[in-house]
Amino acid sequence: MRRKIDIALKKNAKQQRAVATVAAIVEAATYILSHDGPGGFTANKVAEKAGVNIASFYQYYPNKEALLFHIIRLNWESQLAKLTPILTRPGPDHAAKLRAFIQEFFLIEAAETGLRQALRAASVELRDTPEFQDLIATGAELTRGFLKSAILVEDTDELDFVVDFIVLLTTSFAERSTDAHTSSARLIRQADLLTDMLITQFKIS
Amino acid sequence: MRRKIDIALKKNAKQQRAVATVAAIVEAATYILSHDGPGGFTANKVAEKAGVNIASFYQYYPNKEALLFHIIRLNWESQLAKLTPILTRPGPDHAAKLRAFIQEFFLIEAAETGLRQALRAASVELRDTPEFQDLIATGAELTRGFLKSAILVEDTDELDFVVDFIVLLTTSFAERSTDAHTSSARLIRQADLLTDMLITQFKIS
Amino acid sequence: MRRKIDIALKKNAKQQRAVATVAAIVEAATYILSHDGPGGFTANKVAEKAGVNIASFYQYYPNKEALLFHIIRLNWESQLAKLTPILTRPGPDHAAKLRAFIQEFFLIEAAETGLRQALRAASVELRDTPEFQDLIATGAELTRGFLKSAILVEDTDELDFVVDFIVLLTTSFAERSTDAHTSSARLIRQADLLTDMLITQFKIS
Amino acid sequence: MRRKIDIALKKNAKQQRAVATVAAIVEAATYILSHDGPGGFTANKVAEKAGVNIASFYQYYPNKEALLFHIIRLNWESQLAKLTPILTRPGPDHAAKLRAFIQEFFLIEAAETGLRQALRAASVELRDTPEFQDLIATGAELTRGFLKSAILVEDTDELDFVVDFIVLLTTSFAERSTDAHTSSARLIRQADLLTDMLITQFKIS
DNA sequence: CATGAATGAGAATTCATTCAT
DNA sequence: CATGAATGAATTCTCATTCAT
Repeated sequence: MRRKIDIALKKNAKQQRAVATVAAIVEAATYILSHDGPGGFTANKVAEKAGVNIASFYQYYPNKEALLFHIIRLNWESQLAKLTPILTRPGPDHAAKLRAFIQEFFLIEAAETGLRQALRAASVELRDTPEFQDLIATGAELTRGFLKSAILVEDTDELDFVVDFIVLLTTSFAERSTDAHTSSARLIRQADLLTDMLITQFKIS
Repeated sequence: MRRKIDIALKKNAKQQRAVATVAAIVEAATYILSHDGPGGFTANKVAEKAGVNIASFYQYYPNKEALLFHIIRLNWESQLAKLTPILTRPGPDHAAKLRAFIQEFFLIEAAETGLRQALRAASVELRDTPEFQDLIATGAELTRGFLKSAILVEDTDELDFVVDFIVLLTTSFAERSTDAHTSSARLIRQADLLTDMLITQFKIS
Repeated sequence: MRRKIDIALKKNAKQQRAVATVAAIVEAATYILSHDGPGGFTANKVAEKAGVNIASFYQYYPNKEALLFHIIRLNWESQLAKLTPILTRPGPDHAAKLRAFIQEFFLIEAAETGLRQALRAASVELRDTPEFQDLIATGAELTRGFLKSAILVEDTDELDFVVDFIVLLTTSFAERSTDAHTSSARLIRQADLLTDMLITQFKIS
Repeated sequence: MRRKIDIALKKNAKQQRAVATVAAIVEAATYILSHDGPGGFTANKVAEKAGVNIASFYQYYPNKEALLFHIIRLNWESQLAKLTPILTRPGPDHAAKLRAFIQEFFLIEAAETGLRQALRAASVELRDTPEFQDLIATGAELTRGFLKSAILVEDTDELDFVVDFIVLLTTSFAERSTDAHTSSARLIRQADLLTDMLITQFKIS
């Protein structure tokens, strides 16, 4: 039985020193996840690498899952910050936006391969927490909204299905980029091909 | 630094008793992976659940990663056994084969969600071993071969790229099915839509 | 080896703010002892529950044992405040006084079961400190004095022994009330029976 | 909130070596409880003193409470083994049996003061477990049975009350002997006095 | 003085793995 | 070869206490 995990942060650093401590922890954790994989991600190692006492670690995070989630959220937010402008910029050219979006998405995912791979593997245990679900939902909403306005399908159910399908297809493929060691050029080529298919199939213009 | 892991089986369990022991271990491990996730997958627990002494465990597997890999291989092989006939059956209708293939693939992946999810998470650390790479390559070859004959593209490079693209797209989407709790009907609908897109785009017939 | 503990208070909290702080600490500690038992009694938890900074805690108490002892003393004093009037009220009816005393004693001990139980368990480590011994001695003196005047025994040694015996018997039984969940009615009945026995045996009138 | 504790033993040693290990653990724990009090009773210290690896400790006890309970049970049983013969020996002289019983009881409790004191304090957290309740009930039954046959009271309720009263009085007083450092002679004198009171009050003969 | 921050030391528990019989 | 037993090394997390501002 997988136990329930309390993922929320304990207290948020107010003083300078504390902010630095938390930053060091996050950085160390990121490094470890990237280089040693999920197996190396232990509270002690993180604290040691961060140069902070393990007890300090637990002043800010109730458990290591909370740190993991923190990092996931930071990544997610940074990703969103890069992708949002693309879809929300004014103008009617849906196809162009979609193309830019998918390209950027692929490139982002392909960067920091190790980290992302580790994050995904490590987050298996978090998948079921409401916090995690919320996070993902928030992000996905952006894309769904865009797609809904870009695709011409009368039937609501059909529209939902198609939007869902595209989101799944795009994100799953993007995630895959993390695994394979693909060159940027090839990534862009893949992105373009996928875009072409979507544009054709769903008559996006 | 991720350490090198010796993944190979120790001996091939020829005597009856031994075969039974290994079977029990595999079954127990499968159960634990499905129900407790990668976190619960420990050598001792597996041995206990299997009703096998932990020392016996190490008679057959040099370490727990070897067991993990064993299970992954068994799964892979069983999957291949189901998919191969579809692609290799005689007849010229590539489109129909592809459709059947993708459908079956999606359904297979969607079954035993827990196990597959756990396997994927747990296998992150194995990704880099040659054995693992070999395993995947072997399986992928089947699909690649089929696709190469089904797609009409003159340029060899282009063909390779397209085949690779389709394999990635299909497998990554299929993997995703494992996470979402999607109904069979919806899965089939998704599979069909994907097939349609591929057929159109790559003029498969 | 049990280490020596410095149990004395640090300063006497004269300023208003300080008094309030100490009061908050005591209240929080009492609550925690009652509800979480000795295991939950930690300096940090007490400070947090009291809404006091942990560093402030250590401004008033040199260590958590000092707080524990403080609470024990407060309890002891409150108990004494209730019992003293009974034994010291004017009048010759020793038997009646003893009866009232034992009853009240039983009832007091039976109240706040959780707290008293926790205090007793937690105080094991303090038992040997002179401060603790003093505290108990002071309290016991009252009862001893009363009993000495109530019992008619010529021999001094014999008298001492008997007085000691009665004190032990009464207090140990009273302490026991804390553990068992006994109704008030039953408690009074027990107190009366014990009183009867003592009156008979030692010809108290 | 006090958590539920699993108190049951994990596996009972079969081979010689294992028996020795468990014995060493029990002995070490007893020693530590006696000398360092409940505060010093930690799994690690016990294991170290016993000269066994901490992991071995956890092969036999699921947690340190289980060890504590084990020791409590052993003590209880040894105590019972000494007291049972006294009450169950043939013959009609209830008074004599009671006298011998109380004396022996006092002396037993007075021996190994430190251990008993520590056990009592440490067992606060176990009080509520069914295993603990059972243990105590079993032991108490012996005394209750004897008393019921020794006391002449018509009314059943009254009899129950009186028996309960005597058990409480005797055991609480005996427990107290653990705290005070009383000489054997004095202990016996106290036991005799208590016996006298009971015999008189309840017309035991 | 009060507060935010920090920490050395240790406690409970687990795990992968080996060894002797 | 199987089994009971053992263990070094981690891992998670807590606690009492101190320090700098």
